[in-house]
Amino acid sequence: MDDQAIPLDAETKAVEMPEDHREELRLWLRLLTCTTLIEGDVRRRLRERFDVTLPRFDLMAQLDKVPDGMTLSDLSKRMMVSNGNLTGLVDRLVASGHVVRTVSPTDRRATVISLTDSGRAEFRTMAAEHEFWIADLFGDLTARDRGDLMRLLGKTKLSARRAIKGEAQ
Amino acid sequence: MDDQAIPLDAETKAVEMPEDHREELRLWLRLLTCTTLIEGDVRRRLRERFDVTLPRFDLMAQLDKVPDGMTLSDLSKRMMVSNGNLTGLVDRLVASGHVVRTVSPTDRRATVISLTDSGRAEFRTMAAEHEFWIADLFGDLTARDRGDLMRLLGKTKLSARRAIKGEAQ
DNA sequence: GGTAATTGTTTTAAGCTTAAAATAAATTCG
DNA sequence: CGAATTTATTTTAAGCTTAAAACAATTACC
Repeated sequence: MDDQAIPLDAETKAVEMPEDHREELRLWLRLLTCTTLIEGDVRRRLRERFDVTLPRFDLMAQLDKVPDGMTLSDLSKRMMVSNGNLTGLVDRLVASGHVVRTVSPTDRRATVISLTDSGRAEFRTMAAEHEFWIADLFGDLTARDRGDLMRLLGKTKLSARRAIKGEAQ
Repeated sequence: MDDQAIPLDAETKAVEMPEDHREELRLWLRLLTCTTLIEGDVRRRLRERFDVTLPRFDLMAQLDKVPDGMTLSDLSKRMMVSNGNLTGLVDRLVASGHVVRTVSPTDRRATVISLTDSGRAEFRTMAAEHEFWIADLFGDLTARDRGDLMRLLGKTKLSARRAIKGEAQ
């Protein structure tokens, strides 16, 4: 009778203390706070210093990685934003002379977006300064902190991707 | 002559390898990726499951923490968004019956925003499920990972705040 | 070769977001 | 007390963002 106390307790615990996930919630909120803080600062500096928005900077950053542009769909995947969103963003960057649209020679549906020479030059000027802002924002972390954080965020990224894929409805 | 090799090398290194901050940049991009992934998933689930947007959920989350509502300015500070943004957000939540506006009894400029009873009940239903989504998204991290990440993000938050304050123009 | 399904992009409608200007009430301080 | 400043909110104009629908070109495959 009483020797069943242990398994019963374990059972009771499982029922009365179904795991609570407040810790994960706090972790998520802190992650979001860090991103919001840094992003807000970068956004403000880009505007004040170069009169450019963060989405435009991000788009140019993707294009600067490749020599000859990429399609809207590629941009969309890499930037993790919708296609429709990019249409307008590219419109504005074409209007300001930073990028150009070219019909893909191999697929007449597809548009290749590329930086103009001046667009690339302007981006690189901004990017060089941007790098210092980021270095300053993370400036109080040691090299070890940065390594650890990088690794843990890598693990978080994989975990999130796994969870998202798993939802297949 | 040759015994000056060491200081000269150190000097040379400092000149030819002015610190590059690509590591911090990668760290920032990874942080942003994690946030974007998780936020996108939460946004989609809130819409599909409860037909609510993330900003509305966030606003209600702030209000649920207090018994009697808070002013628009308080909400603005806590949510790290502009006042003007909240005006419209509150308008829509008033229209849907989730919150109410009351003129502050002590300051006729200020509006106190509070959850209605049904708004609070509805929020708590959503929040309970939301907690599981977050737990799942972070599910592959060990308790130790979560603790480490929490600490490192805490340090990051302080570092960013220090950098932002320091910019006082 | 011709329909069907897929892929690439744009459009649409709605909502979110910001900075800056405007409005209005409270506070400061001469 | 009363003008000047500060604080709380709203309005405005512009841009960002998404999901869903529409459109157009390509690919699959019978």
